[in-house]
Amino acid sequence: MRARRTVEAVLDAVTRVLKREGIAGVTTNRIAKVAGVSIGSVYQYFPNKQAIFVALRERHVDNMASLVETRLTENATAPLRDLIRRLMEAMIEAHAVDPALFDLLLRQLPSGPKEEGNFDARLEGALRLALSARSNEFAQPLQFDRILFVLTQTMEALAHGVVLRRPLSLSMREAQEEAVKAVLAYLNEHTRAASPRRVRVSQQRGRR
Amino acid sequence: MRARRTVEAVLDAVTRVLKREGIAGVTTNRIAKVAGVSIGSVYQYFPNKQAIFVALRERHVDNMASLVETRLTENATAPLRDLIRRLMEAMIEAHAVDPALFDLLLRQLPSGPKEEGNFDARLEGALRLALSARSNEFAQPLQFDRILFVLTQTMEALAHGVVLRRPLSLSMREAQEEAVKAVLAYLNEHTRAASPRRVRVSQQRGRR
Amino acid sequence: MRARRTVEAVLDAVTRVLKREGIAGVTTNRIAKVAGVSIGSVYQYFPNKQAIFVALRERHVDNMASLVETRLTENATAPLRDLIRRLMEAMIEAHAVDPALFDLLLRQLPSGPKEEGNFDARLEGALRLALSARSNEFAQPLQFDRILFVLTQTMEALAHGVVLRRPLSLSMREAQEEAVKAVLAYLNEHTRAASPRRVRVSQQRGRR
Amino acid sequence: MRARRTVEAVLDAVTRVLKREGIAGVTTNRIAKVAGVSIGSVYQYFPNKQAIFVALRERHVDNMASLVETRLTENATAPLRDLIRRLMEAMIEAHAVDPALFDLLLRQLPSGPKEEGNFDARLEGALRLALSARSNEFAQPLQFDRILFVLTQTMEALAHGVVLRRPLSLSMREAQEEAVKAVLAYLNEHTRAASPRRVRVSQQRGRR
DNA sequence: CATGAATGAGTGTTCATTCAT
DNA sequence: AATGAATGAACACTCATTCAT
Repeated sequence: MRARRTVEAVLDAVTRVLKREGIAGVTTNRIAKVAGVSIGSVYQYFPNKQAIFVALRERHVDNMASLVETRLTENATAPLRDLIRRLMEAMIEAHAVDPALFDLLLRQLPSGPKEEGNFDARLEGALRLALSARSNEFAQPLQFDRILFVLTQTMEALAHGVVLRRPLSLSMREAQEEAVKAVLAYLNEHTRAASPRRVRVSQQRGRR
Repeated sequence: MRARRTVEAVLDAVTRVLKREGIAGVTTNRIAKVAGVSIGSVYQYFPNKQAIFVALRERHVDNMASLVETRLTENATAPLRDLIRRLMEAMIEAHAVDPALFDLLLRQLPSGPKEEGNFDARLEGALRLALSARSNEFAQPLQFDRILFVLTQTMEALAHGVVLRRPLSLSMREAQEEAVKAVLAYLNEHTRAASPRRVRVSQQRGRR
Repeated sequence: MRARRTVEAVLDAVTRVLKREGIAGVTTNRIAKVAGVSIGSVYQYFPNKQAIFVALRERHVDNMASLVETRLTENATAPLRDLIRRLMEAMIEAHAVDPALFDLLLRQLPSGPKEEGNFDARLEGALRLALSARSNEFAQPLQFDRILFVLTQTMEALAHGVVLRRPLSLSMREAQEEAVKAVLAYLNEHTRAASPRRVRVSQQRGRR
Repeated sequence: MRARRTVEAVLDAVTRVLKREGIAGVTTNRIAKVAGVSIGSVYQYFPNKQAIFVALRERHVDNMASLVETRLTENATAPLRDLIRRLMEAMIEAHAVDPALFDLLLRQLPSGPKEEGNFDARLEGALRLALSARSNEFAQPLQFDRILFVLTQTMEALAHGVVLRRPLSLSMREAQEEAVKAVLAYLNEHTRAASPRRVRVSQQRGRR
């Protein structure tokens, strides 16, 4: 199918231009030229420029989310902590594929807040699945909304941070290790045995 | 001083337009009109459009950072955990002042990565101060870079998340409470007594 | 013959689009889609877009002219005044078939001045025939050119006016009646007995 | 005032391009170039291309209507028939100023039917005035709507025809003379003395 | 013959920036 | 200093037309 090839060529071209010249350099005519198609063909498949960005983000988010979801499946029977560690690693991997592009895509592209290409939503879905299957490990009552909210925000931010914002003094390995530690520490707060103690501790620091 | 007044008028105008019509509605001529000055005057004080955005972000980041730094000073002698809780609350407050604007400013405005208006840097500085003064509470050797890195990313993401991304089912109060819990849980990992145990736990899940 | 059918389909499609969306909505691709043929097929039968319009006008003018000419034949032996009245009525009918389309076609379509689809010419031909056969009723010398010129312009304008421009206060019936009266009044100027008197009157307006 | 000069330059430029290359040659950039201003200045005074056309038509119609209205005033006390003759002449003059432009403007420019630049309306207004002041010359009851309708359509069409559509065999002088004759003949139908007779005649052709 | 994807010159319009007043 | 009319490069997008299949 010729159509599919053109669409891919366009999205690849945008990616290329985006990375080479930043968002300001992305013009529809430039996209067409870099994609090796005519501007008319671009508009055969995308109603307007914005749609190209949306499609690109969708593709990218999908790729990344797939990576995370695959890892989830692969660790379906793994213990909770191992799974979370693997997911965290997967997210860092996903971000590392093309960190600059990712940043551009998620932060700079004009978009509505709850729009399509929503990586947060996909991640939350994956985590929901993971936690549901292990609800017996959690302290009751299970505060799903709170956990998912914090987990999503934190994992997302840390993955991004590890790849793009860690200080020079930290290797990726080290940064990742620390990120995992943070996530597990939080998770521990809601885990059966740990929860009661943790809460108290965090409330009045230094028991005994 | 007329100069200062014009600059402020321009920055206020950008803010207003930004919130009313989104970034696409922000044109230099529009800014001038809303600010009640001529376009020529705008260019008297700013070399180009980008500079206006930079100044606006600088102002906003400064306002927010000041809020956090003030809170830090106010709690100079408070115990670590209390201080962190207060800082987290301050950050949420700071974000809540004008969440949409903040989002626009930090995410949508064209900018270089390590550019000026860097809230992360200010926050990291504040945290560095806070932790330094309490280094005796931490396990040795004190891994400053790791802690600051994770703390900055996490607090920043959670503050933003609490205000702008929490699920409908969570009140701001609840979301904030949960965010604090997460940060303290992580902090505990590096605290004198807790550290050894915690690390082991997160390494091999469920001891005994 | 497939060819003929395609041509008709295309012309019908243009008509439809023209009426539905105005001349701005008429694009060759749209025509093809509405006609249910491929754009390639359209260009099989028309060398370019302009040719489609020309053909459409030709068809429409032909339809209308036929109507008038038929009426002429039917009244071959009728007295001059009756014939003219019938022709006037026929023209109004012709315009009433699809007044908006007619307007679009004759006024808005890009065209050269003396181009093909010339309704005026057909009408003039018909009138020439009608008057020739009754030359004995006219005052001598018979000023054919003048009469035909005025008759054509007037009848055409009045037919159009009756259908498309009459005031709301006038029924079609009344407007038509008045149009006929005007044409007959003019004709009377050139008719044997009437002419001398009329001319004088209109020349120096009621003396004494 | 610089503004007024630019607006005029633009309208003149459109006229020039329109006459030189037809409506298809009129592009906004071309207008700007011919007008000797930048495209930006064009858009300072006209919100879009259509508005330029509307303004041009308005100006032209206004010029022409003024001519007619002036003539009306000049002949305020003239007898009806003389006045009508003068108006007819004025209209022909008006059309003769720039017949091709007039045709382009009134027929080819995209427009709504009852839109602004409506010459018909202005003409009808003038005629209404003229007839009102002489209502005593008309047969009772005075059928204003009918008379104005036919007069407007006929005079307009004949003026246009005399200038742009008369056969080669007719001089402008002759064509004009004939047009006046037609209008006066119609008018006579509604004039006090003439009316009864005329109507009968046109109803049953050939008395005696 | 028919198809419809592809073409690309050309269009209307915007907006950051300049500079004469 | 302040003004705001003027500038014009640049952009998103359209659509008549071609031609490989």
